[in-house]
Amino acid sequence: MPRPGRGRRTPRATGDDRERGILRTTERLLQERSLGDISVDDLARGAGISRPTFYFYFPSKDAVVLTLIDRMVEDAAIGRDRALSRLLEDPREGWRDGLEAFYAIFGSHRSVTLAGAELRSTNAEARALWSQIMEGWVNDVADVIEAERARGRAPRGLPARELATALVQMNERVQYATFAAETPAVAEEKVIDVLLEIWLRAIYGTANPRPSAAGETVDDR
Amino acid sequence: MPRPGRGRRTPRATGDDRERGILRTTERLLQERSLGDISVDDLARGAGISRPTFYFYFPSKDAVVLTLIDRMVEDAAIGRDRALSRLLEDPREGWRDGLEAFYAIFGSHRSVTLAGAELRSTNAEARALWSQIMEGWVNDVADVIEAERARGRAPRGLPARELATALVQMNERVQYATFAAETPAVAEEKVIDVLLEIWLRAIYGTANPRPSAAGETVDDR
DNA sequence: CACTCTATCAACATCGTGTCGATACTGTCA
DNA sequence: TGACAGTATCGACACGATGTTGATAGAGTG
Repeated sequence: MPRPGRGRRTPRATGDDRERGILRTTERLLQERSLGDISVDDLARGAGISRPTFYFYFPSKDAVVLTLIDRMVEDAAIGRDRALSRLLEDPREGWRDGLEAFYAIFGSHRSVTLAGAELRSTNAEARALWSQIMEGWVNDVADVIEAERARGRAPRGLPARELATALVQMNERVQYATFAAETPAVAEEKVIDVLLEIWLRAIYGTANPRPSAAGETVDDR
Repeated sequence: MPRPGRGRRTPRATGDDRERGILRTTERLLQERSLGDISVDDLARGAGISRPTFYFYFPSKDAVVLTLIDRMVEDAAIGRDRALSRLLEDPREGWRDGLEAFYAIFGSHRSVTLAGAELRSTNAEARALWSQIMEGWVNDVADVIEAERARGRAPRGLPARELATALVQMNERVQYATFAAETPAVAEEKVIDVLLEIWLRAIYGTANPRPSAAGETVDDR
């Protein structure tokens, strides 16, 4: 008994192609216009089927986007472990790797990212999914901050979890603005540098945390 | 010839009451449910008129919310000057005042704030309005950062404007999460403390910038 | 009292969503 | 092979929301 997930009503069939066709069409159309300006009919026609047939594959337009987000998030979580190990030798470069991974996730399919943000304001399931993703990141970051404090590299200060929450949310918002080319927004080429600087100062109290346990005198500028 | 603004088609009339009634009803309903779950009919009935009559006063549901946001933003900009003057004697308390003013704007009519965020994803005019508001804040903050650097109290570092952009966007996002009671989110009572700490570290390199030009030895914790 | 605004609404046209029922098409296995 | 069970497909419908039109009632003014 297949759980009533986001995909087709009952699994298995040649219509896998159709399902993929709908997903492809959706991502393509999202590069041209916003989710609200795309109708189910657009998606159906784009995939070469009629509107009622669309509903055979997905229960709604929103469900298609949710599926797209699921896939995107699965593709992620790869750069993370690399970043974590690197952090031990060099905090600055380790965090940079982490932020770049974060950036890559959002940036690789930015039309989907933007549609997801749009969905969050109208769709409870989208909110729940996003919430879960953020929760995971915040936990990871908070753990690392506490480890750095235990190791004596980062000073005590704000509760790690709250600091992590604010920093992760900052990244979300700042990167969103950059992707959507809002004004004001930080330029695409600089966004990682700007965020990294703020993270390091917030976590270590300096933009240049010492790489290993002993350390050369590090200073600001 | 009245420009085709957000309000009634032609100004002046006893129907000012009606206009206010619609605005009141909108804000009230927004406290119960999201903008997307409110129809023009709901607003009309709430104000004791029929749906077509609603269109005599506002061109759309969105226009009502835009008007609400306009009013909210006008009410703001008051705490700002007080914060700016205080900054001279005591940076920490000055910035705290500023953040609290920011917080008060969003918080005083939080249902309108949340509706505004929802609107931004579907309505170009809402995006433009918000963009303008953010631009103003970012400029103010960037100016203060540069003044603090010129005064020698804050170290050089990231370009002031980019730093300001990231910090203001962080505040927007973190406070939004708190108001909407997302998970994860920073608790309501702590949100100012958390944000302030990050701002100070990002701008001054320390959570305790010295109050006047000379200074007692300040340290981290 | 005629004329002009303001204000009001019933009825309409339109568009998007989601559902229902009928109908092909595609295997299988008796 | 021919009946049976999915699978895939779509025309036609029922809704619900938006925004417009045209007719009309009232209020103020010369």
